[in-house]
Amino acid sequence: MDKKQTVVIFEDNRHLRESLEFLLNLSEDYKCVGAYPNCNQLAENLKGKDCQLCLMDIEMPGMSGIEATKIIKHLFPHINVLIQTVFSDDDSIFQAICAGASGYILKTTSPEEYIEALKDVQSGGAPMTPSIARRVLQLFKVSVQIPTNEEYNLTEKEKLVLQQLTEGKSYKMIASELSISTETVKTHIKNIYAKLHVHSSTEAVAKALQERII
Amino acid sequence: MDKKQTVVIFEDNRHLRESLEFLLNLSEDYKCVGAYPNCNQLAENLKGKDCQLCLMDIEMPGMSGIEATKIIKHLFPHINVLIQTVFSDDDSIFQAICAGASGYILKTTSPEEYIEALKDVQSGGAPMTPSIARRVLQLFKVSVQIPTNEEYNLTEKEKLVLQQLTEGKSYKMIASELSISTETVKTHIKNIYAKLHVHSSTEAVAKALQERII
DNA sequence: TATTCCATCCCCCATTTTAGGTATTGATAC
DNA sequence: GTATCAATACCTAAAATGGGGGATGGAATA
Repeated sequence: MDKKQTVVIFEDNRHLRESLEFLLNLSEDYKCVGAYPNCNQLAENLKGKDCQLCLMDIEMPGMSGIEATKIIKHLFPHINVLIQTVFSDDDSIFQAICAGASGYILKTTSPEEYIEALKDVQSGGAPMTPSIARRVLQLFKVSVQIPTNEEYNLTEKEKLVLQQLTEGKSYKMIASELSISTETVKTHIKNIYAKLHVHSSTEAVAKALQERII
Repeated sequence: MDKKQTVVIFEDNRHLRESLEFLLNLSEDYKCVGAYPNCNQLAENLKGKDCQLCLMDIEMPGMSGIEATKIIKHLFPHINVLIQTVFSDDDSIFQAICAGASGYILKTTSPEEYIEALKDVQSGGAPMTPSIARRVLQLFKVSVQIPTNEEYNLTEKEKLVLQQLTEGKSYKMIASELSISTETVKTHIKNIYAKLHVHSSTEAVAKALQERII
Protein backbone atom coordinates (compact mmCIF):
# COMPACT_ATOMS: atom_id res chain seq x y z
CA MET A 1 0.00 0.00 0.00
CA ASP A 2 1.47 3.29 -1.14
CA LYS A 3 -0.34 5.86 0.92
CA LYS A 4 -1.85 5.95 4.33
CA GLN A 5 -5.52 5.14 4.60
CA THR A 6 -7.62 8.06 5.77
CA VAL A 7 -9.87 7.45 8.75
CA VAL A 8 -12.56 9.53 10.42
CA ILE A 9 -13.62 8.73 13.97
CA PHE A 10 -17.04 9.26 15.53
CA GLU A 11 -16.92 8.56 19.24
CA ASP A 12 -18.46 10.47 22.10
CA ASN A 13 -16.02 9.40 24.79
CA ARG A 14 -13.28 11.96 24.58
CA HIS A 15 -10.61 9.81 26.11
CA LEU A 16 -11.23 6.93 23.75
CA ARG A 17 -11.56 9.22 20.78
CA GLU A 18 -8.20 10.80 21.42
CA SER A 19 -6.58 7.47 22.14
CA LEU A 20 -7.80 6.11 18.84
CA GLU A 21 -6.62 9.15 16.99
CA PHE A 22 -3.24 8.76 18.62
CA LEU A 23 -3.10 5.05 17.87
CA LEU A 24 -3.98 5.53 14.24
CA ASN A 25 -1.51 8.32 13.69
CA LEU A 26 1.18 6.20 15.24
CA SER A 27 0.56 3.38 12.78
CA GLU A 28 2.27 3.12 9.43
CA ASP A 29 -0.84 2.55 7.39
CA TYR A 30 -3.47 4.89 8.76
CA LYS A 31 -3.98 8.49 9.51
CA CYS A 32 -6.88 10.14 11.23
CA VAL A 33 -8.33 13.02 9.25
CA GLY A 34 -11.13 13.84 11.62
CA ALA A 35 -12.50 12.91 15.04
CA TYR A 36 -15.92 13.98 16.29
CA PRO A 37 -17.97 13.36 19.42
CA ASN A 38 -21.27 12.96 17.52
CA CYS A 39 -22.81 12.70 14.06
CA ASN A 40 -24.85 15.83 14.12
CA GLN A 41 -22.77 17.48 11.41
CA LEU A 42 -22.08 14.20 9.70
CA ALA A 43 -22.16 15.37 6.10
CA GLU A 44 -20.11 18.50 6.72
CA ASN A 45 -17.59 16.52 8.73
CA LEU A 46 -16.98 14.14 5.87
CA LYS A 47 -17.24 16.50 2.95
CA GLY A 48 -13.98 17.10 1.14
CA LYS A 49 -12.06 14.84 3.52
CA ASP A 50 -11.35 12.02 1.08
CA CYS A 51 -12.21 9.70 3.93
CA GLN A 52 -11.90 5.98 3.20
CA LEU A 53 -12.89 4.48 6.48
CA CYS A 54 -15.09 5.44 9.41
CA LEU A 55 -14.78 4.22 12.94
CA MET A 56 -18.28 4.56 14.27
CA ASP A 57 -19.55 4.31 17.80
CA ILE A 58 -23.07 2.95 18.12
CA GLU A 59 -24.17 4.77 21.25
CA MET A 60 -23.81 8.51 20.85
CA PRO A 61 -25.86 11.50 21.87
CA GLY A 62 -28.03 12.68 19.01
CA MET A 63 -27.87 10.58 15.91
CA SER A 64 -27.07 6.92 16.52
CA GLY A 65 -24.22 5.16 14.79
CA ILE A 66 -26.71 3.05 12.88
CA GLU A 67 -28.53 6.04 11.45
CA ALA A 68 -25.19 7.61 10.66
CA THR A 69 -24.06 4.45 8.87
CA LYS A 70 -27.13 4.49 6.67
CA ILE A 71 -26.53 8.10 5.75
CA ILE A 72 -22.84 7.56 5.07
CA LYS A 73 -23.51 4.58 2.82
CA HIS A 74 -26.07 6.66 1.00
CA LEU A 75 -24.00 9.79 0.57
CA PHE A 76 -20.54 8.23 0.34
CA PRO A 77 -21.00 4.59 -0.65
CA HIS A 78 -17.26 4.03 -1.01
CA ILE A 79 -16.58 4.69 2.66
CA ASN A 80 -16.29 1.55 4.76
CA VAL A 81 -17.86 1.85 8.16
CA LEU A 82 -16.47 -0.14 11.04
CA ILE A 83 -18.72 -0.20 14.07
CA GLN A 84 -17.17 -0.07 17.50
CA THR A 85 -19.13 -0.75 20.61
CA VAL A 86 -18.65 -1.51 24.26
CA PHE A 87 -20.92 -4.47 24.58
CA SER A 88 -21.49 -7.19 22.07
CA ASP A 89 -25.13 -6.26 21.64
CA ASP A 90 -26.09 -8.58 18.84
CA ASP A 91 -29.18 -6.78 17.87
CA SER A 92 -27.83 -3.32 17.29
CA ILE A 93 -24.71 -4.67 15.62
CA PHE A 94 -26.90 -6.70 13.36
CA GLN A 95 -28.89 -3.62 12.51
CA ALA A 96 -25.69 -1.76 11.82
CA ILE A 97 -24.59 -4.44 9.42
CA CYS A 98 -27.94 -4.26 7.67
CA ALA A 99 -27.44 -0.51 7.47
CA GLY A 100 -24.27 -1.14 5.50
CA ALA A 101 -21.51 -1.46 8.06
CA SER A 102 -18.53 -3.50 6.96
CA GLY A 103 -17.94 -5.11 10.30
CA TYR A 104 -17.51 -4.27 13.93
CA ILE A 105 -15.04 -4.42 16.76
CA LEU A 106 -15.36 -4.33 20.50
CA LYS A 107 -13.85 -1.38 22.26
CA THR A 108 -12.12 -3.82 24.56
CA THR A 109 -10.09 -5.01 21.62
CA SER A 110 -6.33 -4.68 21.87
CA PRO A 111 -4.60 -2.05 19.72
CA GLU A 112 -3.05 -4.76 17.55
CA GLU A 113 -6.43 -6.32 16.85
CA TYR A 114 -7.87 -2.90 16.18
CA ILE A 115 -5.38 -2.37 13.41
CA GLU A 116 -5.98 -5.94 12.28
CA ALA A 117 -9.71 -5.29 11.92
CA LEU A 118 -9.01 -2.14 9.95
CA LYS A 119 -6.84 -4.13 7.59
CA ASP A 120 -9.52 -6.79 7.25
CA VAL A 121 -12.02 -4.19 6.14
CA GLN A 122 -9.57 -2.58 3.79
CA SER A 123 -8.79 -5.87 2.10
CA GLY A 124 -12.46 -6.57 1.57
CA GLY A 125 -13.22 -8.51 4.73
CA ALA A 126 -15.96 -8.01 7.25
CA PRO A 127 -14.79 -8.65 10.77
CA MET A 128 -17.57 -9.84 13.02
CA THR A 129 -18.07 -12.25 15.86
CA PRO A 130 -19.44 -15.74 15.28
CA SER A 131 -22.79 -14.93 16.83
CA ILE A 132 -23.34 -12.00 14.48
CA ALA A 133 -22.17 -14.12 11.59
CA ARG A 134 -24.71 -16.76 12.47
CA ARG A 135 -27.51 -14.25 12.50
CA VAL A 136 -26.48 -12.94 9.13
CA LEU A 137 -26.28 -16.49 7.82
CA GLN A 138 -29.74 -17.28 9.06
CA LEU A 139 -31.23 -14.21 7.52
CA PHE A 140 -29.43 -15.03 4.34
CA LYS A 141 -30.74 -18.59 4.33
CA VAL A 142 -34.27 -17.42 4.89
CA SER A 143 -34.17 -15.38 1.76
CA VAL A 144 -32.23 -17.84 -0.34
CA GLN A 145 -33.27 -21.28 0.76
CA ILE A 146 -35.40 -23.47 -1.38
CA PRO A 147 -38.12 -24.42 1.06
CA THR A 148 -38.38 -27.90 -0.47
CA ASN A 149 -41.88 -27.12 -1.61
CA GLU A 150 -41.60 -29.80 -4.19
CA GLU A 151 -44.52 -31.37 -2.40
CA TYR A 152 -47.01 -30.43 -5.04
CA ASN A 153 -45.98 -33.38 -7.21
CA LEU A 154 -45.74 -31.38 -10.38
CA THR A 155 -44.50 -33.38 -13.34
CA GLU A 156 -41.50 -32.22 -15.33
CA LYS A 157 -43.64 -30.73 -18.08
CA GLU A 158 -45.86 -29.02 -15.57
CA LYS A 159 -42.86 -27.42 -13.92
CA LEU A 160 -41.67 -26.26 -17.32
CA VAL A 161 -45.03 -24.73 -18.12
CA LEU A 162 -45.23 -23.09 -14.70
CA GLN A 163 -41.75 -21.71 -15.22
CA GLN A 164 -42.85 -20.11 -18.47
CA LEU A 165 -45.93 -18.77 -16.78
CA THR A 166 -43.82 -17.07 -14.12
CA GLU A 167 -41.94 -15.38 -16.91
CA GLY A 168 -45.17 -13.74 -17.87
CA LYS A 169 -45.80 -15.69 -21.05
CA SER A 170 -49.23 -16.35 -22.52
CA TYR A 171 -50.60 -19.75 -23.45
CA LYS A 172 -49.67 -19.15 -27.07
CA MET A 173 -46.12 -18.15 -26.28
CA ILE A 174 -45.64 -21.12 -24.00
CA ALA A 175 -47.02 -23.40 -26.67
CA SER A 176 -44.62 -22.15 -29.29
CA GLU A 177 -41.77 -22.13 -26.80
CA LEU A 178 -42.34 -25.77 -25.89
CA SER A 179 -43.48 -26.78 -29.36
CA ILE A 180 -46.83 -28.10 -28.26
CA SER A 181 -50.37 -26.92 -28.98
CA THR A 182 -52.03 -24.31 -26.84
CA GLU A 183 -54.59 -26.95 -25.94
CA THR A 184 -51.88 -29.01 -24.33
CA VAL A 185 -50.60 -25.99 -22.49
CA LYS A 186 -54.11 -25.46 -21.28
CA THR A 187 -54.36 -29.02 -20.03
CA HIS A 188 -51.07 -28.72 -18.19
CA ILE A 189 -52.15 -25.47 -16.63
CA LYS A 190 -55.44 -26.97 -15.56
CA ASN A 191 -53.51 -29.73 -13.84
CA ILE A 192 -51.12 -27.25 -12.27
CA TYR A 193 -54.01 -25.25 -10.87
CA ALA A 194 -55.50 -28.39 -9.39
CA LYS A 195 -52.23 -29.38 -7.78
CA LEU A 196 -51.45 -25.93 -6.40
CA HIS A 197 -55.08 -25.34 -5.39
CA VAL A 198 -55.28 -22.09 -7.31
CA HIS A 199 -57.72 -20.79 -9.87
CA SER A 200 -55.86 -18.25 -11.94
CA SER A 201 -52.51 -17.60 -13.51
CA THR A 202 -51.71 -14.74 -11.16
CA GLU A 203 -52.31 -16.97 -8.17
CA ALA A 204 -50.15 -19.67 -9.67
CA VAL A 205 -47.33 -17.25 -10.49
CA ALA A 206 -47.50 -15.68 -7.04
CA LYS A 207 -47.38 -19.08 -5.36
CA ALA A 208 -44.60 -20.32 -7.60
CA LEU A 209 -42.41 -17.28 -7.06
CA GLN A 210 -43.07 -16.90 -3.37
CA GLU A 211 -42.55 -20.55 -2.55
CA ARG A 212 -39.87 -20.96 -5.19
CA ILE A 213 -41.53 -23.97 -6.77
CA ILE A 214 -40.12 -23.04 -10.14
CA MET B 1 -23.60 -28.13 30.06
CA ASP B 2 -24.57 -31.45 31.60
CA LYS B 3 -23.39 -33.99 29.08
CA LYS B 4 -20.63 -34.13 26.56
CA GLN B 5 -21.41 -33.05 23.04
CA THR B 6 -21.19 -35.86 20.52
CA VAL B 7 -19.01 -35.24 17.50
CA VAL B 8 -18.42 -37.21 14.31
CA ILE B 9 -15.32 -36.53 12.23
CA PHE B 10 -14.93 -36.85 8.47
CA GLU B 11 -11.31 -36.39 7.46
CA ASP B 12 -9.24 -38.36 5.01
CA ASN B 13 -5.86 -37.65 6.56
CA ARG B 14 -5.43 -40.44 9.06
CA HIS B 15 -3.00 -38.59 11.25
CA LEU B 16 -5.16 -35.52 11.56
CA ARG B 17 -8.27 -37.60 12.03
CA GLU B 18 -6.78 -39.48 14.93
CA SER B 19 -5.31 -36.36 16.44
CA LEU B 20 -8.69 -34.68 16.40
CA GLU B 21 -10.35 -37.70 17.91
CA PHE B 22 -7.73 -37.69 20.62
CA LEU B 23 -8.07 -33.97 21.23
CA LEU B 24 -11.84 -34.15 21.49
CA ASN B 25 -11.85 -37.11 23.83
CA LEU B 26 -9.37 -35.30 26.04
CA SER B 27 -11.65 -32.32 26.39
CA GLU B 28 -14.26 -31.98 29.06
CA ASP B 29 -17.10 -31.04 26.78
CA TYR B 30 -16.82 -33.23 23.73
CA LYS B 31 -16.57 -36.82 22.80
CA CYS B 32 -15.96 -38.32 19.41
CA VAL B 33 -18.53 -40.95 18.49
CA GLY B 34 -17.19 -41.68 15.02
CA ALA B 35 -14.31 -40.85 12.70
CA TYR B 36 -14.26 -41.70 9.01
CA PRO B 37 -11.88 -41.08 6.12
CA ASN B 38 -14.66 -40.30 3.61
CA CYS B 39 -18.38 -39.70 3.24
CA ASN B 40 -19.23 -42.65 1.11
CA GLN B 41 -21.29 -44.32 3.82
CA LEU B 42 -22.41 -41.01 5.23
CA ALA B 43 -25.95 -41.95 6.19
CA GLU B 44 -25.00 -45.28 7.75
CA ASN B 45 -22.14 -43.64 9.62
CA LEU B 46 -24.46 -41.13 11.24
CA LYS B 47 -27.53 -43.28 11.77
CA GLY B 48 -28.29 -44.05 15.37
CA LYS B 49 -25.28 -42.11 16.62
CA ASP B 50 -27.13 -39.20 18.22
CA CYS B 51 -24.50 -36.99 16.66
CA GLN B 52 -24.76 -33.28 17.42
CA LEU B 53 -21.83 -31.88 15.52
CA CYS B 54 -19.82 -32.86 12.47
CA LEU B 55 -16.27 -31.87 11.73
CA MET B 56 -16.11 -32.03 7.96
CA ASP B 57 -13.12 -31.87 5.68
CA ILE B 58 -13.79 -30.22 2.33
CA GLU B 59 -11.33 -32.12 0.20
CA MET B 60 -11.91 -35.86 0.43
CA PRO B 61 -11.81 -38.73 -2.01
CA GLY B 62 -15.28 -39.57 -3.27
CA MET B 63 -18.01 -37.31 -2.00
CA SER B 64 -16.85 -33.78 -1.20
CA GLY B 65 -17.47 -32.17 2.14
CA ILE B 66 -19.87 -29.75 0.50
CA GLU B 67 -22.04 -32.48 -0.96
CA ALA B 68 -21.89 -34.26 2.37
CA THR B 69 -22.98 -31.11 4.18
CA LYS B 70 -26.00 -30.77 1.95
CA ILE B 71 -27.01 -34.34 2.61
CA ILE B 72 -26.48 -34.07 6.33
CA LYS B 73 -28.57 -30.92 6.58
CA HIS B 74 -31.25 -32.67 4.60
CA LEU B 75 -31.27 -35.94 6.51
CA PHE B 76 -30.31 -34.65 9.95
CA PRO B 77 -31.08 -30.92 10.03
CA HIS B 78 -30.25 -30.65 13.73
CA ILE B 79 -26.61 -31.57 13.18
CA ASN B 80 -24.27 -28.60 13.01
CA VAL B 81 -21.55 -28.98 10.45
CA LEU B 82 -18.22 -27.29 10.98
CA ILE B 83 -16.04 -27.24 7.90
CA GLN B 84 -12.32 -27.69 8.30
CA THR B 85 -9.91 -27.04 5.51
CA VAL B 86 -6.23 -26.53 4.88
CA PHE B 87 -6.41 -23.42 2.80
CA SER B 88 -8.74 -20.54 3.21
CA ASP B 89 -10.33 -21.14 -0.17
CA ASP B 90 -13.07 -18.58 -0.08
CA ASP B 91 -15.09 -20.08 -2.81
CA SER B 92 -15.50 -23.59 -1.54
CA ILE B 93 -16.03 -22.40 2.00
CA PHE B 94 -18.65 -20.08 0.75
CA GLN B 95 -20.33 -22.93 -1.07
CA ALA B 96 -20.17 -24.99 2.09
CA ILE B 97 -21.89 -22.25 4.03
CA CYS B 98 -24.59 -22.09 1.39
CA ALA B 99 -24.92 -25.84 1.72
CA GLY B 100 -25.79 -25.34 5.35
CA ALA B 101 -22.48 -25.40 7.22
CA SER B 102 -22.46 -23.54 10.51
CA GLY B 103 -18.97 -22.20 10.12
CA TYR B 104 -15.47 -23.27 9.35
CA ILE B 105 -12.01 -23.48 10.80
CA LEU B 106 -8.58 -23.76 9.34
CA LYS B 107 -6.69 -26.94 10.04
CA THR B 108 -3.77 -24.80 11.09
CA THR B 109 -5.84 -23.62 14.02
CA SER B 110 -4.47 -24.29 17.47
CA PRO B 111 -6.20 -26.90 19.63
CA GLU B 112 -7.53 -24.22 21.94
CA GLU B 113 -9.09 -22.33 19.05
CA TYR B 114 -10.49 -25.57 17.69
CA ILE B 115 -12.38 -26.13 20.89
CA GLU B 116 -13.33 -22.46 20.89
CA ALA B 117 -14.86 -22.77 17.44
CA LEU B 118 -16.81 -25.86 18.51
CA LYS B 119 -18.19 -23.91 21.44
CA ASP B 120 -19.09 -21.03 19.16
CA VAL B 121 -21.14 -23.34 16.99
CA GLN B 122 -22.75 -24.99 19.93
CA SER B 123 -23.83 -21.70 21.42
CA GLY B 124 -25.40 -20.66 18.12
CA GLY B 125 -22.48 -18.85 16.54
CA ALA B 126 -20.98 -19.28 13.12
CA PRO B 127 -17.22 -18.94 13.17
CA MET B 128 -15.85 -17.68 9.90
CA THR B 129 -13.09 -15.40 8.67
CA PRO B 130 -13.75 -11.78 7.81
CA SER B 131 -13.41 -12.41 4.09
CA ILE B 132 -16.04 -15.12 4.11
CA ALA B 133 -18.23 -12.95 6.27
CA ARG B 134 -17.95 -10.17 3.74
CA ARG B 135 -18.99 -12.43 0.92
CA VAL B 136 -21.97 -13.63 2.87
CA LEU B 137 -22.87 -10.04 3.65
CA GLN B 138 -22.69 -9.07 0.04
CA LEU B 139 -24.84 -11.95 -1.08
CA PHE B 140 -27.24 -11.11 1.68
CA LYS B 141 -27.45 -7.51 0.59
CA VAL B 142 -28.04 -8.53 -2.99
CA SER B 143 -30.97 -10.69 -2.06
CA VAL B 144 -32.46 -8.33 0.47
CA GLN B 145 -31.95 -4.92 -0.99
CA ILE B 146 -34.77 -3.15 -2.65
CA PRO B 147 -33.32 -2.61 -6.11
CA THR B 148 -34.69 0.91 -6.15
CA ASN B 149 -37.03 -0.08 -8.90
CA GLU B 150 -39.39 2.60 -7.83
CA GLU B 151 -38.63 4.07 -11.20
CA TYR B 152 -41.90 3.01 -12.70
CA ASN B 153 -43.67 5.94 -11.07
CA LEU B 154 -46.58 3.91 -9.84
CA THR B 155 -49.06 5.91 -7.81
CA GLU B 156 -50.05 4.77 -4.33
CA LYS B 157 -53.31 3.28 -5.53
CA GLU B 158 -51.57 1.52 -8.37
CA LYS B 159 -49.07 -0.03 -5.98
CA LEU B 160 -51.95 -1.18 -3.82
CA VAL B 161 -53.70 -2.77 -6.76
CA LEU B 162 -50.50 -4.40 -7.95
CA GLN B 163 -49.94 -5.72 -4.45
CA GLN B 164 -53.36 -7.35 -4.52
CA LEU B 165 -52.67 -8.73 -7.95
CA THR B 166 -49.50 -10.40 -6.70
CA GLU B 167 -51.60 -12.06 -4.04
CA GLY B 168 -53.47 -13.78 -6.81
CA LYS B 169 -56.69 -11.81 -6.50
CA SER B 170 -59.11 -11.20 -9.34
CA TYR B 171 -60.44 -7.81 -10.40
CA LYS B 172 -63.63 -8.42 -8.44
CA MET B 173 -61.78 -9.37 -5.28
CA ILE B 174 -59.50 -6.37 -5.55
CA ALA B 175 -62.47 -4.12 -6.11
CA SER B 176 -64.24 -5.31 -3.00
CA GLU B 177 -61.00 -5.28 -1.03
CA LEU B 178 -60.34 -1.65 -1.92
CA SER B 179 -64.01 -0.65 -1.99
CA ILE B 180 -63.95 0.60 -5.54
CA SER B 181 -65.68 -0.64 -8.66
CA THR B 182 -64.11 -3.30 -10.83
CA GLU B 183 -64.07 -0.71 -13.58
CA THR B 184 -61.72 1.41 -11.54
CA VAL B 185 -59.57 -1.58 -10.79
CA LYS B 186 -59.45 -2.18 -14.50
CA THR B 187 -58.37 1.38 -15.15
CA HIS B 188 -55.62 1.15 -12.55
CA ILE B 189 -54.43 -2.11 -14.01
CA LYS B 190 -54.38 -0.67 -17.49
CA ASN B 191 -52.18 2.13 -16.19
CA ILE B 192 -49.97 -0.30 -14.34
CA TYR B 193 -49.48 -2.34 -17.50
CA ALA B 194 -48.54 0.77 -19.39
CA LYS B 195 -46.04 1.85 -16.76
CA LEU B 196 -44.44 -1.58 -16.40
CA HIS B 197 -44.53 -2.19 -20.14
CA VAL B 198 -46.39 -5.46 -19.72
CA HIS B 199 -49.55 -6.81 -21.27
CA SER B 200 -50.94 -9.35 -18.86
CA SER B 201 -51.43 -9.96 -15.18
CA THR B 202 -48.91 -12.78 -15.09
CA GLU B 203 -46.26 -10.54 -16.57
CA ALA B 204 -47.08 -7.82 -14.09
CA VAL B 205 -46.99 -10.20 -11.14
CA ALA B 206 -43.75 -11.74 -12.31
CA LYS B 207 -42.15 -8.34 -12.72
CA ALA B 208 -43.48 -7.06 -9.42
CA LEU B 209 -42.26 -10.05 -7.45
CA GLN B 210 -38.94 -10.41 -9.18
CA GLU B 211 -38.05 -6.75 -8.99
CA ARG B 212 -39.75 -6.28 -5.65
CA ILE B 213 -41.82 -3.37 -6.81
CA ILE B 214 -44.61 -4.34 -4.48
C1' DT C 1 -51.86 -58.50 -19.08
C1' DA C 2 -54.11 -54.92 -17.05
C1' DT C 3 -53.58 -50.64 -14.92
C1' DT C 4 -51.92 -46.33 -14.05
C1' DC C 5 -49.63 -42.15 -15.26
C1' DC C 6 -47.92 -38.69 -18.46
C1' DA C 7 -48.02 -35.96 -22.48
C1' DT C 8 -50.50 -34.85 -26.15
C1' DC C 9 -54.69 -32.90 -28.54
C1' DC C 10 -59.74 -31.54 -29.29
C1' DC C 11 -64.57 -29.55 -28.17
C1' DC C 12 -67.89 -26.40 -25.91
C1' DC C 13 -69.15 -22.62 -23.22
C1' DA C 14 -69.07 -19.26 -19.61
C1' DT C 15 -66.35 -15.94 -17.50
C1' DT C 16 -62.53 -12.86 -17.19
C1' DT C 17 -59.34 -10.02 -18.94
C1' DT C 18 -57.45 -6.72 -22.31
C1' DA C 19 -57.64 -2.73 -25.39
C1' DG C 20 -59.74 1.01 -27.22
C1' DG C 21 -62.29 4.93 -25.82
C1' DT C 22 -64.78 8.97 -22.72
C1' DA C 23 -65.90 11.55 -18.46
C1' DT C 24 -66.24 13.63 -13.71
C1' DT C 25 -64.29 15.13 -9.45
C1' DG C 26 -60.83 17.08 -6.42
C1' DA C 27 -56.27 18.47 -5.46
C1' DT C 28 -51.99 20.44 -6.75
C1' DA C 29 -49.08 23.24 -9.56
C1' DC C 30 -48.02 26.95 -12.49
C1' DG D 1 -57.67 30.42 -13.18
C1' DT D 2 -56.07 27.11 -16.01
C1' DA D 3 -53.51 23.00 -16.68
C1' DT D 4 -52.29 18.64 -14.95
C1' DC D 5 -52.87 14.49 -12.68
C1' DA D 6 -54.81 10.90 -9.61
C1' DA D 7 -58.82 8.45 -8.66
C1' DT D 8 -63.14 7.33 -9.85
C1' DA D 9 -66.48 5.16 -13.23
C1' DC D 10 -68.71 3.61 -17.61
C1' DC D 11 -69.06 1.55 -22.66
C1' DT D 12 -68.01 -1.71 -26.42
C1' DA D 13 -65.70 -5.30 -28.62
C1' DA D 14 -62.13 -8.61 -29.12
C1' DA D 15 -59.10 -11.81 -27.01
C1' DA D 16 -57.65 -14.88 -23.50
C1' DT D 17 -58.54 -17.80 -19.84
C1' DG D 18 -61.01 -21.33 -16.84
C1' DG D 19 -63.79 -25.45 -16.09
C1' DG D 20 -66.13 -29.32 -17.80
C1' DG D 21 -65.72 -32.97 -20.71
C1' DG D 22 -63.29 -36.86 -23.79
C1' DA D 23 -59.54 -39.32 -26.51
C1' DT D 24 -55.01 -41.40 -27.86
C1' DG D 25 -50.36 -43.43 -27.67
C1' DG D 26 -46.51 -44.69 -24.93
C1' DA D 27 -44.01 -45.91 -20.83
C1' DA D 28 -43.77 -47.78 -16.57
C1' DT D 29 -45.62 -50.80 -13.21
C1' DA D 30 -48.19 -54.20 -10.72
